[in-house]
Amino acid sequence: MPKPYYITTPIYYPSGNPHIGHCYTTVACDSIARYRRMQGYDVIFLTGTDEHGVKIEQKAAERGITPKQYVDEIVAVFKKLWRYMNISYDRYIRTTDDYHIESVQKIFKELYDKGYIYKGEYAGKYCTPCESFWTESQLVDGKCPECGREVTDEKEEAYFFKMSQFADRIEHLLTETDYLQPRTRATELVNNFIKPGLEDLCVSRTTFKWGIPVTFDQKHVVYVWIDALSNYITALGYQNSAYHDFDRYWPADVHMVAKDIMRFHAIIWPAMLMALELPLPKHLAVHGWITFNGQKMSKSLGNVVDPFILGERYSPDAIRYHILREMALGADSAFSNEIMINRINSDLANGLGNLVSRTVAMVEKYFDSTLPEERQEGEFDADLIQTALGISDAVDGFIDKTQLNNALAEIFTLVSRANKYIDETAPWILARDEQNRARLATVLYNLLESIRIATALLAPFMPSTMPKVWEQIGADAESVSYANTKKFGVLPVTVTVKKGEVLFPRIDVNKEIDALNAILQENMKKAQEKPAPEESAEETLPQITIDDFAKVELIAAEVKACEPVPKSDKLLCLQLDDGRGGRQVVSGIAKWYQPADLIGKKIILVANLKPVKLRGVESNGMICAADLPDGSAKVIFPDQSIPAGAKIR
RNA sequence: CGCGGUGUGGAGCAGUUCGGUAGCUCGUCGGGCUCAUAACCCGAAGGUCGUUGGUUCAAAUCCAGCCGCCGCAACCA
Repeated sequence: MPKPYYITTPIYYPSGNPHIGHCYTTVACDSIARYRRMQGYDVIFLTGTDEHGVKIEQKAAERGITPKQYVDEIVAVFKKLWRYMNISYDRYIRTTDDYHIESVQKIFKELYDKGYIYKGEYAGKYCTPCESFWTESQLVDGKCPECGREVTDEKEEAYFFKMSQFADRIEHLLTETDYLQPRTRATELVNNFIKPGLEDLCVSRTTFKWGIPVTFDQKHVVYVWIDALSNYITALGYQNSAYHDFDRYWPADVHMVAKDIMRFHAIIWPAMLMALELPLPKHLAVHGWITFNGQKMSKSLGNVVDPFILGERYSPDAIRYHILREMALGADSAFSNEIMINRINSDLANGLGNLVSRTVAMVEKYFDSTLPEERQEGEFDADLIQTALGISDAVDGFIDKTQLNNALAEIFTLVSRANKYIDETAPWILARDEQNRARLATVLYNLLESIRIATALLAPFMPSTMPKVWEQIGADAESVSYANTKKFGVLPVTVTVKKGEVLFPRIDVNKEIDALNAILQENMKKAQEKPAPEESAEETLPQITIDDFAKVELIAAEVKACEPVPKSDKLLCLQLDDGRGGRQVVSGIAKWYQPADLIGKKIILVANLKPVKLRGVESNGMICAADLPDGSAKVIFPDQSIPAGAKIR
């Protein structure tokens, strides 16, 4: 009976089309899943989409379609990309699937019945503008920790999940076990979240409808945590009858996630499982982001790399190879067109592709495509064979540690060794003398064997190209099995080769970079011109009347003094002349403005905002600034001749 | 003094646990070869290992301080 193996990607939020970041996680999981299958494991590889929530609800409303119609469209794009990238998922879960909904409702009820979920109606600390409930200990000076405004006592209610009692076990999980890969982030999590005290978690909402209803309290909808995280078990049939794989495949071997959702998988998900009294997953593999030319990729910047475009230009396998080879677990990975093209050229075209090409060409040229039976061993053979036989175990080790980049590097040491072997043995010289026939056949056979082993191990990473190699070197399916990667001399003695197409065409660096830059410019221009209709529409607010507007008091004011707020890196404290005695305002623009940039300048002030305290400093109003797509802000400076105190409307 | 990470030849990284000749990939330069996708192989140049001080026969590695960068948390009225 093969051993079970269960690996998952996160379920992605389909509020927009997939990009290369989604691609990395999924390709990495796919490669591991394929590798495990090759090793003989009985694998379930799960991916999917997290389709509920207010953002989806809004986007659908803007388009005048139902949320379900909206997500159906995007999910189709995800699936199309996965097909294109050769993703071999066994199951695709959508949180809108009936069986998932059923399970989530049961899980919610179970946690409630067990007393882990309770209705948060006690002191009723609810902040209406933030749509958030807070526990007593979360409040700052008795006010909303998020916005500093008064919290109200009743009105809204929500369900909470008691996480605090699992704090010790979670800390142990993070610091004493190898659950978290890499472990370097454990301290950070413990210091930031566990030591200060694990807060109870709000797990229901009444402010939107697009979600899974709480069965015993219909005005509530299950909030993202229980809805989304539980997919990993509902997809196996936990609390539903759509599947019956839970007992066999749980706990999962690997959950792979990007660092931005590490916290949920490192703390909340284990806590939920503990409450449900279920075993914990074996590993949480956390990878970084793919940055583009030094910036984080962002749709509004228009610098998102479209996997379809790249795949079309260089083949999906080349893209797979590049992102897998470049990304080290835990660290961010810089992506640039130049790095990608150089990588593809040096490793795939010059290294592997050329090795296959020259080897096959020689067999064809010197032996009319079929090797003779005679053999003669010689110098250098032992070293090559030893290298070839050592690769498989080394790769296994790296796969176990989820270090795919190192696994690939390992395999390519064999490619290099084989290229060197050609120079050492100089087959073209052997070919000049009929007496060296046996020796020449041995050399070429050893090369074909090295290629066989390397490509068999590479197949999980580049599943569509490696079979093309096998066709060229005359390898059948059995000869490239996992077991045979640990043996030398598997191909038939009189193997026949067949020259094929160029596996990885060499890329003209300058030409391609120009072409890609042109595409990029185009995208960025588009992103700026019509600030992504979808993106910006999302921010659009309903129309208001002039009376509504009249409630806002805008006046001109002059900055008299300005200094950073201590212990904050975003806040500036401004002393303003508002034409009525002056006031103090705190503004979150320190990242983009020095105090000297503002002193003496006129600004526009929202004068009748309720005072709040920010990092302990009182703020009486807000200065107007524009939010830019890249996340920065620009203060609005009116005509400097406007006197302080002048009303603006 | 909120927490964590990081700083090594032009670029990207390993080495730091358990001190002892500074290593890999790409790039550059020189040479070789011609089977091959102008690919391959060999060699060379290039580093005060962020900085200051300490421990030691000996420090990239251990200790202390300082500086820079990144991230988390807080925070953007």
